[in-house]
Formats: sequence, structure tokens, C-alpha cells
Amino acid sequence: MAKELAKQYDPKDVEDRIYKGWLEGKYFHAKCEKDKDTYTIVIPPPNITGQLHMGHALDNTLQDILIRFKRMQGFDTLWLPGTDHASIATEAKIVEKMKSEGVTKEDIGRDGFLERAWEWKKQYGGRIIEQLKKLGSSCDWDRERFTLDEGCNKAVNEVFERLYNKGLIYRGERIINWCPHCKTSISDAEVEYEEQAGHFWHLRYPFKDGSGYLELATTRPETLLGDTAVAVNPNDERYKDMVGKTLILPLVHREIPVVADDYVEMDFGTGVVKITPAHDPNDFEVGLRHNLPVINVMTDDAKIVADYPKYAGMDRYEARKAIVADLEAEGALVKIEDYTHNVGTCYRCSSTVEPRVSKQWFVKMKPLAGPAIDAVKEGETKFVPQRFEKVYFHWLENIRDWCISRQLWWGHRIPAWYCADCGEITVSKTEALECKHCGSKNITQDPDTLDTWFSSALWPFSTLGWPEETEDFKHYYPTNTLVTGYDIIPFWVMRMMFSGIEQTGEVPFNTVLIHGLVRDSQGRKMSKSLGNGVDPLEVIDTYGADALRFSLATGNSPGNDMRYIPERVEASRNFANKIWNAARFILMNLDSDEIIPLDADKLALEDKWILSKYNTLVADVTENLDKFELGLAVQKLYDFIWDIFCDWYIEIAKARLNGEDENAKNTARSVLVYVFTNTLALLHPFMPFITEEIWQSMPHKGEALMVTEWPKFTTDLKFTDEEADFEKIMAVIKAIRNRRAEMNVPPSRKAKVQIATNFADTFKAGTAYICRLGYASEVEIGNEFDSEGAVRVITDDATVYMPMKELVDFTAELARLKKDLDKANVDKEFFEKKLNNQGFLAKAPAQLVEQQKAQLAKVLEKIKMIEDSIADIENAN
RNA sequence: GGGAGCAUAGCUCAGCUGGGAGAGCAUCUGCCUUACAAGCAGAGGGUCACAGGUUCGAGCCCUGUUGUUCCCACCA
Repeated sequence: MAKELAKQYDPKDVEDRIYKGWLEGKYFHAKCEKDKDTYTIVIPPPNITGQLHMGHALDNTLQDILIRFKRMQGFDTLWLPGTDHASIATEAKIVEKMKSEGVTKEDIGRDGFLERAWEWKKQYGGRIIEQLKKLGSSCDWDRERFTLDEGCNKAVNEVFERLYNKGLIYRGERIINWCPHCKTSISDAEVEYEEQAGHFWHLRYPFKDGSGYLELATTRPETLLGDTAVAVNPNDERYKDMVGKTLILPLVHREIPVVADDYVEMDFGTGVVKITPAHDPNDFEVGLRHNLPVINVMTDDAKIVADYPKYAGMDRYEARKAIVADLEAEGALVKIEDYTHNVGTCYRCSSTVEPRVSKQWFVKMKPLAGPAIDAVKEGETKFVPQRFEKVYFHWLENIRDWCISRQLWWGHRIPAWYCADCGEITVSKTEALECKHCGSKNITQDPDTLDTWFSSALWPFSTLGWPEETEDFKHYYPTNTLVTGYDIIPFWVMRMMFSGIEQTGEVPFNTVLIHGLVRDSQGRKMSKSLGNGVDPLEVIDTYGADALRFSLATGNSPGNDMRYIPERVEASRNFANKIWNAARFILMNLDSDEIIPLDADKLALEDKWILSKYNTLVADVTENLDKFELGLAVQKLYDFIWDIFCDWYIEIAKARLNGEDENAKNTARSVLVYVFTNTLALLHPFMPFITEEIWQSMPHKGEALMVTEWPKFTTDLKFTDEEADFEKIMAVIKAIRNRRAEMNVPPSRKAKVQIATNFADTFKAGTAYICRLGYASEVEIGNEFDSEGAVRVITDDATVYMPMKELVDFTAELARLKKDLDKANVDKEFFEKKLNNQGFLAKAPAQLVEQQKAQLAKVLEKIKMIEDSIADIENAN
């Protein structure tokens, strides 16, 4: 006999042990089985900067549900795990840590720094993996990868060289987003705009010829040092004559021209714009159009350069103050207005981004974006929900070239070498030893590294061994489902798409399942600064991983944000406990570990009912999972287990289990075990630990639940008539309970029940249930009963009398019946109205019309029964 | 300025292709009925934001309005 289970489920006692068992069984390991269909997910690699947060917990729960489902369905499944080196984020963290030790990057040099970084990776990368395991993630750990490992580096260099040779990667001097804190360039996607309160400084720039001045307004007066022109709209009548004239730049006293450019809005401000090509992307464009000089006035940490001795060394905000003061002194300041505007900030450190002209590497995006757009338009890759395709298209259609070089050390070093002799560039996927152009050995590698997303973009195939034609790559690529949050569509999804298509000729995955953010209970984003983050590990510690997973999967619809509500996890924990106790009940009623086969000839009404219900559940849950409706699937499982199986079937099974008939007992056992273990299988992807633990203790075949076959719908278990019959009985039981509760009759007080019905056979079969669940001392079935002194309730199919003379209050009884009658009459009208509607009869599906007719007939029957009862009572008094 | 989401019970949210509105928590009533008080049996509670429209029929589809959240965008 199976072991005794504790009264309450204790996840701590179970999870680590079960997980270890799975690992020992090598169930997570994908075996590259040629004859099987594959199902592959590559994990969105978590950054090694921190630890698992709720977003990861959600993301990985969803992936694990899908992968476990498909694994049980018999696919050759691979969930490929790994972590991301997160160059800018990690480097910033390490620098920060070094700062607390009083060390700078320059102190220890590149090699020393990288040593520290790898040490960091070892420590924190390992921690993340351990946390994923705690969640129950069934990743193939034998295939764990890191975006900066040797294989990924090979893929990165391969792609770089290919794109360079195709002219899709180039080096150029452009205006880029510069983070003065991280001291590196960042891409457009890495800039976050936030509204900030600022000022509008109105300035006067005098004409050289003394014929007055032009008034303009700026939000950044310090950039005045780098002004090389002033622009007006060519159609602006006010300034038409001034185009081509020369102004004297205040403070600097440099001569600058007035140019005409469409970029200037006539209606905004004074219609005059100062042009600083070195420090504003638009001004840069204007500068190109008018051949204006580019004058850089800031250092890489946003201080004024030495060319302006008075302000040299001041940071941009100090300089702003000083310059405004000097402008005022010079009489160039007209007025200051309050003004709120969007300011670009660095997505990693939140510093205000400084547009800056510098030499960087870029990926030419237009040729790559086109096929990536087409692939989604043609349905090769689908987004779930579909509306996120719009976000995807919007980004790709408006994309500008991708700045990929970073002035950082932690990352993939750019595989480009510069020749000191001929000045040419040598790009090579392998270490270059000499200049390709002149053969000189006097070459040096570009010191910069690549945007961290450059390697992430290759993740679906670099992790499978590409560019080698490995067995894994051939077998598992393209992958199937990518599960990720909507916030990284532009960073990652899009880039994997165009990279996959360009490099492998195939889309990297056929479905992108998008989920939302996990917010706090008040709907705020979880963040460190607010201190409102909830640590998934603490939740697992308190309630168990299954409870957390269940909460995250329940009521979560694709693409929508969700709130983390502690009460919900508690409810999930209670559900786990409910399952646990159902298992205890079943186990204490078994006398052997053997599986008793279902015997169709011996099944009782309730057996056929539960089997039929279970069978429907199999079909529903499978369909929901196939359609990525995980929240719906898990809700149905919850309802079935709690309301159908526990509250009804187990209660009813007790009659046979406590009885003397060994045959009946065994039939009940066979159904209990069959339905329960199969339901555990259906629930397993959502709550893997508890289902596995219980399954192991139940009669079972096979090594582990996680590798048993997914249940299938079968017509053998479809008992439509029995289901309907049993539900007639349930309706009577519910009616009895309801009436007794209204009268405050405790369950301990049994009462005789008399049932007048046209379905005598059905109710005869249900006598035992009515006794047990309807607190009946005995049940009589017939056509008519002496109603005097009886409490009565009426269902669609029966009138039920409970002789409880001393409890009967005829006035109350009449009032109840009249209330029932009113309700029934409302129903009657509802159906009649529908059935009298010619349009409905003509256009509604025939099946529906029939169904409504049947329901009307039932209601009419019921009304008659109620009216009879009312007449009875009135006559008797 | 453009785009998208959301608005359903007191709270947090489900509601798949249009066919009489659901769950969890909270509230109220009664139960220690030997699987479970982290439980059992009941009850109350909703003009599905508002206004139109399509349809035999709308929480669901269309249009508009309001509120709210998010994304994108160079008005200096």
C-alpha cells in the first residue's frame, strides 16, 4: 500500500526531491530523435546582472507549460536555456562595484576588467540558473548556452563578416545617441524618452551688419557654443530677406549664416532655430544639407571642451547656468519661459542622452527589414495576440540604421582591424594577422565591442551550433514558439527575425507568444526604486512553486499586463492542498498498488457521468493549449478538479467505498484512479511538482508523470444520456440543500424525501446520492404524494417533498413558491418571445430553435408543478 | 501628433468563432458530515463606461464620446 501522506501539502518537502528525480531521469534532455516531430523553444536569456524577477517567473512558467505539454504529447522537445552577457548593463554593474572598492576600469585595464567580468558571470549567471530550476523549468541543461561563449562568438563573427562583405555593415561618422555616464554609444531603441520640466530661453543673435537681430528660442543654451548657423523656413515671409545674411554668435562672436530649411516650423516659437550639428540629430541633417561645419563642444562625459576656456571642464548643466548668465550680461537673453519637453535618457542608467558625432559601426537596415516584414505578412511567423504585429511592422517600417558599436569592454569584440600603413579596414571572422589590402602586419583590432543585442539576435540558431551544420541545427531549427514580453519586440524579436531570415533563410520561429508585464497589486510597474518588487523565490518559499506558477497562468490572457495579488497565490496554494487531500482520500481507499482496469459493464451512473465530464475536459484543455489559451485551460482544470471531481464525485463514491460490495468498491476505485491520475497529467504542465509527487504514489505505469502520454479524447467515454440523467439528480440535490439551508436545518438532521417525477427510473438510480448528499433518511419515488405538512421544492424534472411538519411555515412556503413561479414566468416569456419571433425561427440555427423549444416545454411543466403546489397549500388551509 | 490596450460583482480579473453574465478574494447564513476549516453546504451582489448602429439576437461586431494606461514621433 502506498505511503501515508501528510494532512497538508508541504512543497518544501517535495520540490527539490522531485526536480532531482527528473534530472536523474534525464527527462529534460532532448535526444534529437529523427523519427519524431520536434517542438523547440529557446529561452529569452536572462541577463546575468541580477536575479529572477516576476517577469522572468511568468515568462518561464509559460514556456515550461508549453514544453511539458508538447513533451507529453510525444514531440521531440527541446527547451534550450542560457543567459545573456548584457554588455552595457553588466559592465555598468561591475564598474559600480569597482567604484565602491575605489578601482576604475583604467586602473586594471581591459584584461583585468574582463577577468572580473567573467568572475561576475560565474557567480550571477549560476544564480539565475538555480532560480530557474526552483521554478520547475524543464530546460535541457546539457545544452545551456551563454551569449558570450565561444560558439556564440563564432556566430557573431560569421554574421559580422557576411554582412560586411554584403555591404550591410559599414563604418561611418554619424550623429548617434551617446550616454555620458556609460560613456558609450547606444542605439535608437535604447533611448527612452521622458517628459521633463525645463525652460525655453529666448535669445537674440545680432546681424553682423548691425541691422538688428533675430530672436530664437532654445531648450539647451549651452549648445550655443557649437552653433554653426541659424535656420528659418524658406516660405516664411517674415524672414525671407534675411536668408543668406550673417549673424554674430553671442559669447563666441563667431560669424554664422542664416539658412533656409524646410525642417523649421513657421508656427513654432519665433520660427527661427539655431543649428548645432554636433549636438542635435536634426541639426546634423540640416548641417549636411547646407554644408555647415560640425563643431563638437563636449567631451565624452558631457563636459565642455578645452576650446572654450571660460567653460572648459564644466559639465553641461553647470555650463548652461554660466552661459545663460553671460548671455544676460551681454544683453542677448530676452526671456525665460517654463517648458516641458521630451528628453532622451539611457535605458540602462537613465542619464540624459547626449547626441554626439562619432565614428561608429552600423547595420544597414532597409534591406534586412523588408523580408522580415514580409515573413510576418505572409504568416510564416504569427504573433499571439495578433495585434502586436502592428508594433513589429511599425518599428521595421520606420527603422533607421542600427548603431552596433559600443565603447565597452564586456562583449563581442568587433572583428575589424585597422592598418597603420594603408589605413584600410580588414574584417575577418577569424583573427586577422595582416592587412588584407597591403599585407602589412601593422594592424590593430577595433577596441570596441558589439551591442549586446547583436548576439541576442542570433540566439535561435547560434545556440544550435550555427554556422556549423550541426545535427541539432538541422533537427531543431527553425524553432517553434518564442515566449516574451511585448516590451522587447523592438530590441529582440524583430532583430532575431531579420537575422534568422538573412543568415539561415528561414524564420527563427513560427509563433511569438507575447505576454504583458507583472505589476504590483496597485498596478504599478515593479521596480527597484519603488521597492515594490516581489521576489519569486520568496513566494516559492512561502507557497510553493506550483502555487506561483498556477497564479501566473490563471487569468492571464496573452499580451495583457497582470497584477501580482498575494491573495491569489494563497488561493492557488489552497488548490494545491485540495488536490493533495483528494489524493490522500483515494490512497486511503485503495488496497493495492495495482491499476484496476475500467470495466464498461460495471460502471455506475456517476462513473459514466464523471468519465464523460473528464473526457470533455481532455478535449477542451488540449484545444486551449494548442491555441495558447493557457489561462482558459487552467481555469477548466481548476473547476473540474474542485467542483466536479472533489465536491461531487468523491462524495458520491464514498457510498460505494464505505459499503460492503467488493465489486462496486473496485469499480469506484478504478474510476477514481483513472480520472484522477489522468487529470493530474492534464494539470502537470501547470503544477509539475505536486502532480508528479502524487502520481508517483498512486497506482501508475511508467517512470514519471512528466514523460507519460498526454490523455486523449475518446468516444468510448462519451456518455451523453447518463450525463443528463445525473444532472437531473444533481438538480434535485441542490434544490434540497438550498431549501434546507434557507430553513437552517443542519445536515445532522435527516429527513425523508419524496420525489414526484416523470423520470422515475433515473431518480431510483440516484437514491443513494440523494441520501448521502441531500441528507435524506429515505427516498420515495412516485407520481403523487400526500403533500400536507411537507416542504416542497421544484426542479425542471421533479417536485420534491420533505415532510417536516414542525418546520413548515405555510406563509413562507407560499411566498417561496410564488417567487419561484414569478421566476419561471419570466423564463417562459423569454422563450416565448424568442419562439414567436419569425426572424429567429427563420434565421437562427435549427438546433438552437429546437433547444429553445425544449427549454420552453420544461418551463411550462415546471410552472404547472408550482401552480399545483400553490393550489395544494391554499386548499389545505 | 500618430498607434494600441483597457473600462464586466465591493476588490483583482476571466469570458474561445455573437445564442439567457463567470471565478478567486471579500461579505452574510449554517456546518468540526472520519480527504481537506488552506475545508463543506448555501445566500446576496452586475443598465458588461456612455450614445448610436449592424443583427432574429450584442459584454462580444461597427461608429462616435468619455475616462485610463502604454508605445511610437525631431516641433528647436
